[in-house]
Amino acid sequence: MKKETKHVSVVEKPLLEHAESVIRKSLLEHRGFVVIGFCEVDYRGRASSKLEAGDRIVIIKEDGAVLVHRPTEYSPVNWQPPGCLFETRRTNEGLSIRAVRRKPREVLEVIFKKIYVINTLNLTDKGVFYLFASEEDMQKAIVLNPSLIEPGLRITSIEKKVEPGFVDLCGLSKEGRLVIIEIKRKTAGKDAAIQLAKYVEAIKPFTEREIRGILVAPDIAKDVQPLLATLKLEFKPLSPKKCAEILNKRRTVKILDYLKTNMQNV
Amino acid sequence: MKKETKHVSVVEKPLLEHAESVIRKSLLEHRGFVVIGFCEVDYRGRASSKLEAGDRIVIIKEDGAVLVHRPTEYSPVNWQPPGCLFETRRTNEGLSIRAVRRKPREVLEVIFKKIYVINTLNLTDKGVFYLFASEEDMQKAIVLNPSLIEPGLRITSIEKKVEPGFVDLCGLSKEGRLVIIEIKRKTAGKDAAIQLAKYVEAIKPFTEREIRGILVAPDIAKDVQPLLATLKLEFKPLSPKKCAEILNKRRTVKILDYLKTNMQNV
DNA sequence: GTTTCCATTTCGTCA
DNA sequence: TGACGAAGTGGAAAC
Repeated sequence: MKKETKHVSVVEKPLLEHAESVIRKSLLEHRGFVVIGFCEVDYRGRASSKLEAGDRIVIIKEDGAVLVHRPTEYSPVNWQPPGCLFETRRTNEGLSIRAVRRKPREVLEVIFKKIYVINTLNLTDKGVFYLFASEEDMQKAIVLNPSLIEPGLRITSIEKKVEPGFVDLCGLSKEGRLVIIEIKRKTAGKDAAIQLAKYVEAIKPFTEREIRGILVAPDIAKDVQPLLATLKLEFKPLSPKKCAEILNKRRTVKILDYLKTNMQNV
Repeated sequence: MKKETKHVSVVEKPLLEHAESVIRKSLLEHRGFVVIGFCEVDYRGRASSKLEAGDRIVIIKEDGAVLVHRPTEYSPVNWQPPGCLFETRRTNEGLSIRAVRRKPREVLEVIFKKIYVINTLNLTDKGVFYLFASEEDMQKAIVLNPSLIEPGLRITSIEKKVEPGFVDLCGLSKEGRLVIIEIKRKTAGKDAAIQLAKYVEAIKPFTEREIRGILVAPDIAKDVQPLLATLKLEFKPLSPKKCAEILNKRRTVKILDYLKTNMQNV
């Protein structure tokens, strides 16, 4: 493997002068790199922040995104989204890397006092990412299999506009009652029940049929139960996991998109 | 510097067997590490996902957090929050690292086919992180300096409970009218105006005084202007940046916390 | 471009 | 521990 096609080049414990030239070269060639070192971080933009010196992992990606990670925690302590412009310079403080974003104007500055290692990257990632069982996927699973909600249910419209917003699903029960479905992919709170009730009220003037509001969610918060009774709504438990399984069996997304487009005006 | 106190140990292009032992050791010693390599990723939990093979940066932190980053984009394509348990094993597929989270039960599996480099970490980060100009800072700035809103205004309560939720600030204007303040740190939309109107309505039954609702934000969305007129609300422009400047002058956070605690029941 | 809403949101606080 | 709201939220779709 030739040096130019190496996936990762490592420089350990470089002097800051050396580090500067390695980083400048990477930035110039639009290559990503990972720097692990002792640094301070300043941020000015929508808000302002100051991070005192410590050991961090700094990732600068080829698209101009920046992530500053502490040794613990999920989220970066500071960051910059893709599309940044960079400046590096030596100061008596150390080695500074500034990432500038326009619109909104935001500046992130990382000042390295010591660098333990630089990983220069030359990565290729063509892999497709598939995500299943978002709220939308739950909706699709119900359209594919309305009996998930109740036997004999027929879905008649998807994302129907009903002034306060959009009703997730509408349908007809086997007794011919209008069914309004609100989907939540996690434990439904009061807000979901209230929202559904508003939809039901908003639709009443437009139909002679009796209306049932059904809240579909894996669970409801315990204080929602009495509210459902008050508002005369029903609750049907349905987990995103079960929806994912159904979608895994029937990967007919194109048909679904067709339905979604054409059932709007039902 | 002794080997044991090295901040970062690098292993380049290890065989998967060697990589496995390095990673096992890191996990056992609760050390974080960064692996750059060619891998597939599977996730099962609140949702499900599959990521086809490609080059990625995988960070496993000492607190059991996992981040899988592609060569571009701000956010990790897959992740796991702190507190995971790990299993590693060799398969004919490659080297698998499973990160398991309980509650909710979620499993993230990274299967490496090739590893370009492993950075084993031994980092120390005691630096304090300061963030200015959050919404809470705006609130504090107004309490410290109510004339930011209008001369003669006196703040009487903070985060007062008012059934739909909590009113950011309440006060009395110099003409003796009750002032209800809703703060947004960015451009306020319809929702903010509606929320404020609800608070005003909710408070009316409890006072003889005339009530003014003031929306405080750097700006308002253009369709909110007529809504404000309809709802008889006022708008006072105020930027988080200006608030940050005021707080920088008066770093009396403790006094503020005291106020916040004791004005609840006004 | 702006607005709105979802997210494997995450992250805090508070009851 | 659950519930609720803010975030330098980010991101996508709709208008």
